[in-house]
Amino acid sequence: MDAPVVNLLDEAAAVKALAALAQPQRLRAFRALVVAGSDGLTPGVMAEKLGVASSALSFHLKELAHSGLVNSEARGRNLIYRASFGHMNALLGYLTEHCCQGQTCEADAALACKNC
Amino acid sequence: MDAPVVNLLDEAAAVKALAALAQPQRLRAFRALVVAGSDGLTPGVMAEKLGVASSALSFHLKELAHSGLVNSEARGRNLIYRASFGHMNALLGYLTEHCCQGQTCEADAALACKNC
DNA sequence: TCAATGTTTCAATTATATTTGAACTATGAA
DNA sequence: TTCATAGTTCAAATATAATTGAAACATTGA
Repeated sequence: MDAPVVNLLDEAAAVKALAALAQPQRLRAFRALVVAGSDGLTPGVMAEKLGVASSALSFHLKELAHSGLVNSEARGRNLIYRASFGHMNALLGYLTEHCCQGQTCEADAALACKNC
Repeated sequence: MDAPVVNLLDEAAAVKALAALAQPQRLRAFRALVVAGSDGLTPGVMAEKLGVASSALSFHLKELAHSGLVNSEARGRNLIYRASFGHMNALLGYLTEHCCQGQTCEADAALACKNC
């Protein structure tokens, strides 16, 4: 394995990530990137897929990137956006931390996407 | 097992749940309830723990309840709030659904809290 | 170099959330 | 029945977020 799958989050980072996802267009964009996996997607493809104005999409992708949930790479005149699976898993972990006083949940730290 | 651990969410429900969590006081309140597990907590205890005005806490708890992430039960003159683990797990599942085109992630549907 | 393409930025408008303090309701104890 | 307590509701003030369309920027291919 190259990089740690989970990076710990603080409260502000968690709120930022949750706020980034708490918006229909961003949630759709993020889920599309989750499905796309390491291939990622370009804004143009996403704008068409999701039926959003490119300026609005750009705004939303910036928001997602700023929250750490996605990152982008330049490739010729395209950008490729990808979901940041480590960050996503850290968020899921943050929500379930110390679940049930540690008494009933051995599954506590299990994460949703181990292999990305 | 009594009840299904995961109930499927639609986009609107996911956005509502994420928005409910995307606020520092609500996120703290929810995490406190996650830790408390099936014992739950009363608004009075939470208000003290979290240092929030009771009217503000009431507003935030209503928001969380309305999103489905917590529920409450009357007990004498107290209310007991509890995290709704099934709903939480459904949300985690919604975020990771069809991860990486199903190719690299066998862990796809794994959830963070199986026993609550 | 020029024009076309893909993407981002900006400023204005509109829409939503959050906080506060005071008033209200209902329960349980004296 | 009266009182104190636990919690909620309401309305006003403040703060923050989303959408739009036009303009700007950078990269590629002719």
